[in-house]
Amino acid sequence: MAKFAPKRGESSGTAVMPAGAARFVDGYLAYLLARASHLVSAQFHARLPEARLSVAEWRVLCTLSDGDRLAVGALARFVLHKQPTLTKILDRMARRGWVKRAASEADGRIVLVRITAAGRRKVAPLLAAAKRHEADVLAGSGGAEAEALKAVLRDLIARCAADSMPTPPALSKRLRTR
Amino acid sequence: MAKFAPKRGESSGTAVMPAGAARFVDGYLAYLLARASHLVSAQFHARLPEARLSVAEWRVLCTLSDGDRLAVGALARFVLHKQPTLTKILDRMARRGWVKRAASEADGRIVLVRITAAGRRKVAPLLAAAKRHEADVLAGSGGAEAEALKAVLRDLIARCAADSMPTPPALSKRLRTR
DNA sequence: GTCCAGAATATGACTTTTCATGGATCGGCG
DNA sequence: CGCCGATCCATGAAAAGTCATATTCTGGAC
Repeated sequence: MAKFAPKRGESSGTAVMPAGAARFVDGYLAYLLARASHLVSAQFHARLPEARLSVAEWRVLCTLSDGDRLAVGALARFVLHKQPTLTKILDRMARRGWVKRAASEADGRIVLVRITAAGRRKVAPLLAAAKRHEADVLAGSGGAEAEALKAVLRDLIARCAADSMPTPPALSKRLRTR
Repeated sequence: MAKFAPKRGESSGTAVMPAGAARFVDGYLAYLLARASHLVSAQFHARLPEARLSVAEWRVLCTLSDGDRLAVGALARFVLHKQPTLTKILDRMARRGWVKRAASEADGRIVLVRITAAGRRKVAPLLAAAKRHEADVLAGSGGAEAEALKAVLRDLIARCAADSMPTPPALSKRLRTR
């Protein structure tokens, strides 16, 4: 079966695509990342509803599953949502007893979020399922190839995250002196 | 500057992360893809509001920019949205004159969508900007490395798309015979 | 000590997306 | 032909996300 065989109707109508000419999106990195991300996750996400979890809730739980506490804003960046969105997600999750909020002792503005024992029980089987699903997706590629892909992605992430960092303290100080 | 330096507050509180132990999410392919996709696109997406475009509208226009017509459902899969969502996006875009709907002559159920001249004018400068942005993101990696990454992503996409394909006609026929 | 700019989170109005469903059409089969 | 399951798109109610803003707190300047 051809790997790029169009889905039903995908090329219907009067599509005129010269053999050699790829679509814009097929060569555009941002789109390939978005589509790969979407498809790779889709199969796993399809199993979340039966666990009564939304995608965002799953991401919160597996991010917190390592045990440390995170500020709301920091957690929001991890789960790829805006802070007000996460606040509302945390409200639901706290009501259900999966996470707990506590004011930071060091800084009164910060609210630290941690996973509860119930949250851990909720997420444990899903973490295992996620690992199995990843293995399935990567089956056929060697382990080295998979690690190489992850390394490239981590590099991309680091590079873009650096760009989107808020102005560093040292510089903002200088800026304030106009 | 350390590439993985935590953002302000990212490690505040009582985080206890042994040096060697990576977070679950740092080793999880689906998360790395989601985060890379999110961050790579973020900088470009930040420039869409000034062009009065939403992310979804941008994706519709650049997908259609190659000139062929697509069915609503097929287009929805391209732009990574559900079909009802796309129908509403297309309503807005058609009102603004960027796309046009037309019934398929071959199949009365299908509505084919194509970009208009106005839509083309709208998206042209953005296509150029997108290419420049991609070049910026990939600056520092060789062209060969970038192509390799894209090839891996296309492979992932092809593999997952095959899995999520609706049951092939031949098989569904067999299934119907219970 | 007081002031003030800036940071972190919460809240409410608003917009966007999704789910469930309905109407229309197609294709195959008796 | 006429039926029947399946496919495709549109619609309306419900859910989720976002923007702008309010509130509380911090840390440094004066």
